[in-house]
Amino acid sequence: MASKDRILRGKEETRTNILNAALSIGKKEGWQALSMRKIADMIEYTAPIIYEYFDNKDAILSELTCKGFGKLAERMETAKAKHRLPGKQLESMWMAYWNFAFEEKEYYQLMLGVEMSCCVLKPTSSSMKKPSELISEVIREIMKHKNPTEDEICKWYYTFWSVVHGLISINIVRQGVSDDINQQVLSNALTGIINSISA
Amino acid sequence: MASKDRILRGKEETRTNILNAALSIGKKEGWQALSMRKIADMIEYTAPIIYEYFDNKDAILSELTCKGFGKLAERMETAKAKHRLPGKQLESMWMAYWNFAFEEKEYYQLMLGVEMSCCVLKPTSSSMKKPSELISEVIREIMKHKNPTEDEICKWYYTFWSVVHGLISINIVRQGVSDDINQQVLSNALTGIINSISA
DNA sequence: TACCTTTGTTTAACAGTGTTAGATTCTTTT
DNA sequence: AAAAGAATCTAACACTGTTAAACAAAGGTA
Repeated sequence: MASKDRILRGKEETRTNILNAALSIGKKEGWQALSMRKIADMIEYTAPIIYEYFDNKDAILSELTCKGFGKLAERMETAKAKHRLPGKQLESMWMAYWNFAFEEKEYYQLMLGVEMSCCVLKPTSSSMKKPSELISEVIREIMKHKNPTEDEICKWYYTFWSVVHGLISINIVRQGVSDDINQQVLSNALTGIINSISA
Repeated sequence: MASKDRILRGKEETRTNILNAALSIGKKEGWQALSMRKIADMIEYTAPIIYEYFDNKDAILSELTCKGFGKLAERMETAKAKHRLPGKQLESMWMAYWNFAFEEKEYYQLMLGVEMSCCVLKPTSSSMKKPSELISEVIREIMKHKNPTEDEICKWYYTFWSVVHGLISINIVRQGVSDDINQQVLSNALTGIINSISA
């Protein structure tokens, strides 16, 4: 019967309406401000009907997370298709990853568990600067024979920090990376960067 | 008057009691489960007195964040003091950073905004694996002349991912890194890793 | 048409959250 | 002992996720 189809289509539509509403609230007010009642308001229903379509709030976020990974994969695929040399392909794919993270920041935060609510308040707190100063000092020392600019030191500091923090947060969010690989990636990266600096 | 001192000391003590209670709840149940009433229960008071010591919940978390950076800086300083060569110092300091992140995971999550609530549910979702497979494929291609093991490919994949995700999440949490430095760190790291793979 | 069942939707509630105002109890000072 | 001050609690507000029960509308059946 066609009416059954129409109803089915209608149900599927409000399902995606829920997802779209959740995403738009996340984009506009941040994920911490997302609530079932806000979603319901936006799709002009009351909160409990959402539970006809999703088990709970986390299920909505999980589905958006999956959609996010899909979008990311798409971007990386088209980025790869633009080049033939594998080296260029890799560069292009990671650039696509980078661009995705900022153009679809809310998706990315969901996918990789990146908050930004609380500690953003004190960006220049002294205790917060201490570790960066400690490291920068040693980088300056190790590079003193080639008179580096402050930007260069900063660049190397962020290179270190990125790889270490990245590996850590990947491990925290997606636990199950083998310790062996962790240790190899970490020490390889560290000695690689240190060599690049000293050379 | 000594009684005034005793009272002052008492106030300072419940202040740190609040911080300790918050930390212990965060450690035991995760930060998403932290509530003012739970803190109050733990220090055997009712919730509103906490507001005599802290403006709001975020202020407690901010203070713990600062304490975390202090502890991290301490560890990095003692790690540095164990070596004389700057290269060894850097390695040791970043290892201290690494160890801190896991031994004081809750502090680290607060400091760098690393969640882990929702997307941890589906670690092996197919849409989640797509990007990693896409990249690994190209790494395999680029390394095919030296018959790499699957572990080696995995290692390089995580090296890429760590640096890119690390830089991204640092930018999201601590906005204000100059675009120039971002671009330099990113492309430097990418070409550096690609060269290491191809060599 | 009348009834019954199924489906969609809402209301009301529970237990919890951060936070504030007002009342209350205790301690110190006069 | 009375008044003033500080410390603490009760009660409330406006939210949160979630569930059970009530209600209304539609469908099928007799």
